[in-house]
Amino acid sequence: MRQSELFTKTRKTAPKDEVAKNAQLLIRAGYIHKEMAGVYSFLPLGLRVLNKINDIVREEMNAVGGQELTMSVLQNKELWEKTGRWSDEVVDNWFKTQLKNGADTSLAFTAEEPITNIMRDYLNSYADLPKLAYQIQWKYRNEERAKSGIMRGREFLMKDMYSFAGSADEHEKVYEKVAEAYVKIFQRLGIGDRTYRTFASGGVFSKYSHEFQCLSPIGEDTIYVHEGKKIAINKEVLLPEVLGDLGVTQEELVEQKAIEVGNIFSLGTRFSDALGLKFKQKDGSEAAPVMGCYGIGTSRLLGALVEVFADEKGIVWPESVAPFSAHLVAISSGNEDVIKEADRLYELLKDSGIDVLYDDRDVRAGEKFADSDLIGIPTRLVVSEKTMSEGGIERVDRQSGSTGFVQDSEVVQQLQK
RNA sequence: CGGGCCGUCGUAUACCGGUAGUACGCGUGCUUUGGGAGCACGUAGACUGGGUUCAAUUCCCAGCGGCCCGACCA
Repeated sequence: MRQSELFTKTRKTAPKDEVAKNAQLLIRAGYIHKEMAGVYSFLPLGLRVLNKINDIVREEMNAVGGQELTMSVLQNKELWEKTGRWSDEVVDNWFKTQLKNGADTSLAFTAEEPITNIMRDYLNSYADLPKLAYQIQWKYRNEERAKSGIMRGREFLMKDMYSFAGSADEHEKVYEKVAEAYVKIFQRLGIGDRTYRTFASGGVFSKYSHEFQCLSPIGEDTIYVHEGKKIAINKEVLLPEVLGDLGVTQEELVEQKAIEVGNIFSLGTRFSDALGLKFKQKDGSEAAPVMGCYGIGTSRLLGALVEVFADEKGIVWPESVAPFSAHLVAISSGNEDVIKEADRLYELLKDSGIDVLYDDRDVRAGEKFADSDLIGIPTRLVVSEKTMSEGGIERVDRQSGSTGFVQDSEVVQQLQK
């Protein structure tokens, strides 16, 4: 797309009401707009990134048999009363409201109740299990205090998947399969090497749950990392018994701050029991499916990627989620030949199926470069009198800053990969 | 939910109990053109409501909004 047509612009100064780096940079670069504390709109650039993150998550969930659906945001109170979670004493961050007829309703912060209820219509037999269903849907939590920019908002996008298995063993297999899918997701997002499967408290039905924690100084969680085993332990369960279970010693662990980018949890039959979800086993007896839930906050992940990769010049996106693959920058100073050449290259890249942002604006070179750094597209292609006289295109890598001269064909080939 | 700080052009900031200034942005013109240009002219502002005062953007109170620390955080 031509940058002159993009309705957003960059700003030089950070908004005074944001302290978090992710929000400052995302607002300065025109990715998001703050509506209220903890509530943000995703602008064209931001939506592109969010969609790419969602696509990666979607692909990996589909690969392990997840089936996508979308559940309503408005909630049926009856379902939540059956599990005891309608109560404000139990769940203190509900957004509750009423229908015109006076009936209570609310905005979903998670979806165990509705998905379990839906499955009552379809899961009848052991032969129907296991099943995995997920959605990528806006969630609402009336946080006492929003903070950390888009990383802890009152409205956020989350992929939430739920599994239904016929036995504890079957559940374990599903659970591990999803855990592996999570590892792949974080690898594809470029944070695999700094994201640890972290043991956390499990609740009634299993000893542990697992969080996926991405190391970052701004993280809200404290974890203890075991480099050798590539695992970590959440501070809240750093106990002798846990160390014993995992076969590690306190001395081997390193304390780190981390951002929780995903979590997986065994639910046992808490929800299937409460909502009456049952299936017939082989011997004709009835049993409740063993459930699991698997969350990834995709809008939080977007913020986490900014936090982890940004440098002093601005955002640095991993290739897998960048809003565009290439940022074509024309330094023309009104020179018609340069404009013609940049236009030609723009068409070539587009025709080759490459997502390109073309800075065709009539502004000075310094402003273009500064904006390009701020926006953070991985590859910058510069066309100017200088590059034309040297017979090529200047290619700049946003992350390393390395530059080189390349020909059209090479660029197309490299970016198509 | 406890504690603290703060609301000034679109953005970022300054000053002040008596005429609200600067930078960026935006508009016009000229010059400039590989790292957020220069000059000139122009555009645009005190969150809301009370109170004190001859006079309030400034002081006081309340509301609304924002940020930070802590608590909380399927």
